[in-house]
Amino acid sequence: MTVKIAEVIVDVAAYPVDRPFDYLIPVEMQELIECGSRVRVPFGPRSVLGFVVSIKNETDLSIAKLKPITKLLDIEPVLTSEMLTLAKWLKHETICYEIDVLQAMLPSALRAKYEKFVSLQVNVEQLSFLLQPYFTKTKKVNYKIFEKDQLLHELKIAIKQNQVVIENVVKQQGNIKEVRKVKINDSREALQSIYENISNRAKKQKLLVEWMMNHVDEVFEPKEILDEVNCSDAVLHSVMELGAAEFIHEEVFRDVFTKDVKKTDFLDLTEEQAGALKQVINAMEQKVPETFLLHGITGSGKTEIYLQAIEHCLNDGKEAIVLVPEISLTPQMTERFRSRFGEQVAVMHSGLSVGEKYDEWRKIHEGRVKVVVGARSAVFAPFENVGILIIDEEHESTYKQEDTPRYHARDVAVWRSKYHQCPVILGSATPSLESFARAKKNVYKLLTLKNRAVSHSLLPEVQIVDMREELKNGNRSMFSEKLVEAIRVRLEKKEQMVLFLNRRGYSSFVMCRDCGTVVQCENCDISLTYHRSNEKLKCHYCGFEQWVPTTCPECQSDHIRYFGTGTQKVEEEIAKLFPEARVLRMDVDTTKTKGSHEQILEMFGDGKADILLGTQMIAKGLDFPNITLVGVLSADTSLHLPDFRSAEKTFQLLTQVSGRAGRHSLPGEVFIQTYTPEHYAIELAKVQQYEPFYEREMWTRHQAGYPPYYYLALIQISHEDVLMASEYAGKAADYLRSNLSFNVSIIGPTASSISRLQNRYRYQCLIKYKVEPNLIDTFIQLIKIYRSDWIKKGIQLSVDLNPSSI
DNA sequence: AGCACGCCGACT
DNA sequence: GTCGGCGTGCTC
Repeated sequence: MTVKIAEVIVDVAAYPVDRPFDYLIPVEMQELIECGSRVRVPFGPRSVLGFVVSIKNETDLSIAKLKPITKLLDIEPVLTSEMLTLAKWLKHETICYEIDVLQAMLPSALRAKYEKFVSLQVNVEQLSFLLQPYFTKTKKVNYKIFEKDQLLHELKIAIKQNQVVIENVVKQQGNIKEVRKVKINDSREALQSIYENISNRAKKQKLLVEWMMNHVDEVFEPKEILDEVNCSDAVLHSVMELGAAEFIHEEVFRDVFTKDVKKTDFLDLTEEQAGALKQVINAMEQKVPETFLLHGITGSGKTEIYLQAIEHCLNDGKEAIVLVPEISLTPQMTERFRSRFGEQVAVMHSGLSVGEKYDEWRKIHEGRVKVVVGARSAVFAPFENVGILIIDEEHESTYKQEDTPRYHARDVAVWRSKYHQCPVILGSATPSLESFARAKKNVYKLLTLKNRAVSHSLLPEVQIVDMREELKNGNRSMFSEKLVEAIRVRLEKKEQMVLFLNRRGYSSFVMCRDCGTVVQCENCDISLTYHRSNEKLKCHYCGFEQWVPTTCPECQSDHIRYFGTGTQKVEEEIAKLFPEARVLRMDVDTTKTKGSHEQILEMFGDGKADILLGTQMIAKGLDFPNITLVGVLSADTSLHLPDFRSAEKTFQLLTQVSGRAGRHSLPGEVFIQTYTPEHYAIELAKVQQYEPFYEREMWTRHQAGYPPYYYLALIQISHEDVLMASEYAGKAADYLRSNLSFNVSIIGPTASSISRLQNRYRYQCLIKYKVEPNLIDTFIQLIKIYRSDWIKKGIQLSVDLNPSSI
């Protein structure tokens, strides 16, 4: 018999081991192990988790050198061969370790958890008396305890004397939720004989077994039986002791859907919608991996097109993947999918617990569902027969992962569409410039929806309010007179409104009124944010917290107070202006707990509040018929960020929020307050015209040499010491300058916009290029230098290809 | 990445 | 003489 050898990628993220290692497959596993299986293997002196990426009969090494696989972790492989191929591509595309990609494809529950245990080898009395108390009850104690109690030295001596050994245990994090059920004996005769042996005095027991005889081999929940037979659990237990039934453990799927939804039917499509849908269906039928850019104004019914395309896909026996930006923010969206496709839908988003995510993943893996609606990582849904991939709000930056593997879900979707020969739909009211430019060049196929789907619903009227004028007239509040008046009218008419405060960075900080000192984070060069709920100052970047100081840390003055306008402050101001208004606030503070999004939105939907006040998170997907006013308190904040996409982001945001108003029969009105009303992003958001904005912004990008005209790569270098950071950032820039061609421009190094983060000084280099075939290879060379030399000096280097922001 | 191995200086 | 510091190199 030939030997079977598995190539395994081990769970160690390091450059020298970022390649497959050969292992012998033990005979008993030969029928079970497949490509994509998770295994445990010995690796050097330890035991680690790994993924089988191929199986072969020979090896370049001597067979004697190979170690056998210790354990097969799953009967069914967790990764499809598609995922293994995709991982190799993504690894190269994003310059990261293969193991990073493989991990990103799976729910975190399937990742390994390594735990060290100290195992006692002798009698407790033989141990040093310091260690004895730990081993009185058990022979295995978690290593961490000794670390915490600072007994490592004692432990070391005990190890030397062979009193204890260290055991490394690879654990699986995923805990499958189980319920205990009662399974009734599968033989009627056995039950009969049990029945006859029960004493006549035990009436309840007799009754119970009698009942069981009518339910041979069936499974019940204990409570069901007790209710049915009307007996106590003591009776059930004694009958089970006699062997009439046994407890079994059954896996359950945690139900992530909070409430039942009514089944809904298709909506009639407008001519525009039908035309767009037809093209998508054509591509599905012809099996063309075409990417469609569905550009439709807010309220034009993009979702209905998705739903009907999916319906077609399911009828064809295929599966569908739908990506939405951070889905927990849009419960209304998931509800629409669930109400149309019911139990065939799995939902994946960051609001779920590790266990819940794992359950949803298993539904996909086991083929129990046909549709997945999820955030970025759902693009890796392990379907094997994908018929369509849909990315809603295609322009959202959340589709790009910020840390390794720095993949873009759009790229992965397009890759998978080629693999499955199926179409992709990118949907947006305000497509990213990259995508729209590709559509113009016919790389993507453009589908346009110009009209709102619900007849009579018109685009809201948008008014720009120049806040400089307000200031001149002595109004120093957050609310312009026009907006105050509009709110008053709505309150009288009992209509609802949404007030939008641009981004959370615009929150309160604490400043000394005497010397102007703003309290900063100890670890980062960033102002601390004031959180009223617990009277603390918090760093949004590293999580650092401190009490609000009573005196200025610089000049000891006690004229120190908080400034700025977080949502909390706006809420107070509303309360002053309109004491009768019922306000719901939605921001990071009020949505910390699970399900609070849904709760707030439900309350608002039920008309329990007049005003919904919030940050980014309310911009998307809200669809309430009674909203007739949208107020943007300050449109400028995102405009002046040091990022080439700031105008694009502002335009997108304003268009999004404006779209919340007047979606149904009532007409909507939008007020945008700004200090720069003449900026094109704001002017064009007012008229809600995407194409003129696109043309104008493309011109700016062309002038400045930014995407889509150029590609970008961002190199970040950090070190605890400023000089080291800047020195090595310079070395990196020099290396790139001498190894890349002349038409690549390398900007920097410059200090990053947050120049110190978690006590590390940060420098960055921006690379702009059009075509540079050896770009990735040059980066890989640079990373090699970094890994072999710089890393020892404490330098950290990262490369982000096509960064979402700079 | 982790971990063992090994070579050198400071101690019971 | 031995303990323990960290530089070096390997992991099928």
